[in-house]
Amino acid sequence: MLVRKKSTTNATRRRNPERTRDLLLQAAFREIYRSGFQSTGVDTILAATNVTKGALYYHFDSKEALGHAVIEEIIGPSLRKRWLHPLRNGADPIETLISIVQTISVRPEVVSAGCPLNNLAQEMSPLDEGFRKRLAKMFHQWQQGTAMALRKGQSQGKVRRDLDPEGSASFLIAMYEGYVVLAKNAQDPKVLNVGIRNIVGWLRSLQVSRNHKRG
Amino acid sequence: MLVRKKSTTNATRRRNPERTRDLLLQAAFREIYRSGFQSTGVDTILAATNVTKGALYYHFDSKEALGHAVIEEIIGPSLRKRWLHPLRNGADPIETLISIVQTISVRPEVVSAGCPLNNLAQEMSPLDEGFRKRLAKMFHQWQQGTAMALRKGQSQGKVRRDLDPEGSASFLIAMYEGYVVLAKNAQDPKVLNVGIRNIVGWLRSLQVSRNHKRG
Amino acid sequence: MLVRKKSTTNATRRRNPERTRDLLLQAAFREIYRSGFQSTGVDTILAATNVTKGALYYHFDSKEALGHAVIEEIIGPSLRKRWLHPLRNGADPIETLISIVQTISVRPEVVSAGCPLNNLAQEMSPLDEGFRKRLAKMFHQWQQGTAMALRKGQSQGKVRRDLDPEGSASFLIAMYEGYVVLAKNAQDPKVLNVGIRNIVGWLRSLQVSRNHKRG
Amino acid sequence: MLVRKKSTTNATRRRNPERTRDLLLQAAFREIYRSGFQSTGVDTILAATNVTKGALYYHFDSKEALGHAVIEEIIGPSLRKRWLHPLRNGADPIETLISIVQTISVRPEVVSAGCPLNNLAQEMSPLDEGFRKRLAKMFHQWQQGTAMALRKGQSQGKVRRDLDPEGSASFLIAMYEGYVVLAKNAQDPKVLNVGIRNIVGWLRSLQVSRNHKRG
DNA sequence: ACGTGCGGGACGCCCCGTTTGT
DNA sequence: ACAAACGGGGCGTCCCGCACGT
Repeated sequence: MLVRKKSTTNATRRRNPERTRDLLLQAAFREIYRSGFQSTGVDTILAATNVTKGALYYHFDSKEALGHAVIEEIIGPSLRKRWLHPLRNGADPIETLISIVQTISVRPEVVSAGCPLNNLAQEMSPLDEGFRKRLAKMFHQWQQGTAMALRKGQSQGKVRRDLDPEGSASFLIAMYEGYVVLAKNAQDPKVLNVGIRNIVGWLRSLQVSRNHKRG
Repeated sequence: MLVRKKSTTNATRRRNPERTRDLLLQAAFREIYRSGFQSTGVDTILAATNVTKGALYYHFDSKEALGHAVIEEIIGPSLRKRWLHPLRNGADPIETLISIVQTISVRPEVVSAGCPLNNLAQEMSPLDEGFRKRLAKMFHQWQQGTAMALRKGQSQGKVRRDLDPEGSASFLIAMYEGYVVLAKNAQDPKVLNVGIRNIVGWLRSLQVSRNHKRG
Repeated sequence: MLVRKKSTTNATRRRNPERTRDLLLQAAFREIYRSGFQSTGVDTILAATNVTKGALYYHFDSKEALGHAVIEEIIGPSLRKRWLHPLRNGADPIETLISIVQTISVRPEVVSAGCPLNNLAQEMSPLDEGFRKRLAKMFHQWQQGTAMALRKGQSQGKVRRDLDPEGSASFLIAMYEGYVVLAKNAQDPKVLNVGIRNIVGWLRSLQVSRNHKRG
Repeated sequence: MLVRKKSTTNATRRRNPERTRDLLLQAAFREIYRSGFQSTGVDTILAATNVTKGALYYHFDSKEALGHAVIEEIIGPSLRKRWLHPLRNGADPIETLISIVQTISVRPEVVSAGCPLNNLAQEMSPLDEGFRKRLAKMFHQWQQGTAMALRKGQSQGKVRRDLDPEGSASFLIAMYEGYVVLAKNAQDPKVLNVGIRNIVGWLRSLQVSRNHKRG
């Protein structure tokens, strides 16, 4: 009569809804990241998780809903972790951005896969309003988080006062995504490296420093 | 009375292989541009053209081959027409680029649809090497055409000598594609307008002029 | 009240995987027997069973796999039932064989349809190794079962000692299949009747008896 | 006005209807023999002949008609050449039959391909009455030709009088086809060799000779 | 509540034997 | 004699319910 949750007592496995759900999200993200949303079959995800179809459709209403959840529960947190948290906590926004950009992986597989956010946006935005809105929200947070940091940097005297924080944030994101696409299509890490260097150069030009020229 | 122009009695229709082929390419481009390659069914293309399946598969070996042909025969020429020819023939590369960028359509449908080259690259590059290679070739031509024009501009004293033509060309393309994606996902022409303005500003900074500052 | 046999409320229908699978096998066999494997469409089988495509492809990976299963699960058992079991259990192999051969149906439809094993072998052996191997196994079992019975008959003194059991088994099968093909093409039961009579005559000549002549 | 048949004067090639027709028949036979009628596409035949589709459909009303023509113009003559002519002209029918049977090819490819007549009969008889009738006619000629020779042999005192010529002819054909099928499915020339030996043995038993026993 | 097995069909791409205009 | 066009059908895939055990 007592004994609640006997499932989690000894055996990991056997009825663990959260784990199942998470497993699915992880696998879904991985496959979608690799091949795109449309060409990822639910069976592929299932095969990668040892979860059955019924279980998937218990946790998610549809493949589409799974995709939405991937955006919100995988891509969103990842964005926050890699960009927004550092920016919120960092002392100098420009240095933080530089450090973020410089730690972008240039491993061939990553270069070929591109940026999850960008990939999904390109593929699904025109096809599904649910995707588009969620992705737009992500981009918005990204841009706003960056802009806010820049603004803070301005008030701290670390960032040039003559720049438009929001415009610069957008510019940064555009540049970044642009280079990622180029590198993805070229399947060439060098392209991305050049891009990163350019971005970093541009970022330095935003700093208030002894001499801020640009070339 | 004389010179019946190539067997057409009075109107279009009736046995015109080139026309059929072109019809298919146009329609395929339109649908792919709208919905992506994968979500475009051959039947959709057929319905849009009043062409039969047999005719399609007479002209193209497969849906994939049709896609490849779209790249080579629609997207390629379009790129050449909008970018490469003006650049080759224009007097001042920077002015030409500015004029090209400024004539980019910001009509909502176009903004929402994005850039055909970019769309296909994002969707198909990881899935199909045939697509990837063809698209990479396009990007390469685009970049080389731009770089060459810049180089010519340098030798004519119209472009700053301290810039790297190829790097700048890549940068331009990355910036452009980046903004297009942002605008596409936001479904907001304003985003693209801002981007265009930024790009134009940057382009001006490349010119050899009285005072070339940047902000 | 007790022992509700496995969830069926009152009648057939409603979730019965084995039944579905068997239905498909039966129908597939029937259609293949009638028209050959290639000209049997899966939709025909589906229509004959009120089973949907999803169900079929749940139970079988492909049309080909269905064909293989038909050989193993329908033709195989049928061969064992009609030939191998009687031969294994019968007292006198020759008498058993005679009885088997004499109970071959000479109904016009059966004559026109031919021998399932032979039909498939002729049609599919050169086209699909999977078919060929499975069919070869059937022929082998048939021949070995017959040979073994003849050998047993020899040791019991019921079959002439001067015959080669395996050669005779092959001969019997060849003769049988040969006549079946002739009758099938002629669409004439008489042809088969003559064949049966010849086979029976030959079989009697194998017996150890008072006077064993042949005509 | 004079100069008929200018086509065959100097250039072999270029407009030669009979040659085209024959080319098609040969290729059709070859492909059908290899893969069966249904799985042979017209394009395969075309590719093997450098003939266009239009030409094929000029010479034959349909694929079916082509198949019929193959029976009548390739398989028929071949049968006559290999069996009927020798039997009609030979001095001793049994010896002739033995010689025919012993010159059957046991090359692996031939064994695997089987007997053209039998193949087509098995595949097409239940599907197409036009095929069936033509093939039945072939079998009939074969059987009648053999029977007639046996009868002649009887009147010449070279063949046992107590046998039924027509029944024996059928038996020979059945045996032959039976072994061919067995060998085809087994893909084993040995099977056919054994069969040939058995057939020859049986044929010898039909001769009027010193001692005519059978085993 | 959580998970499973079986089944449901609509669609997807493509091939195939044919005909038609030239 | 041929290139071009015709469509119907072929097989297989895909995302998803539904009835049931635990």
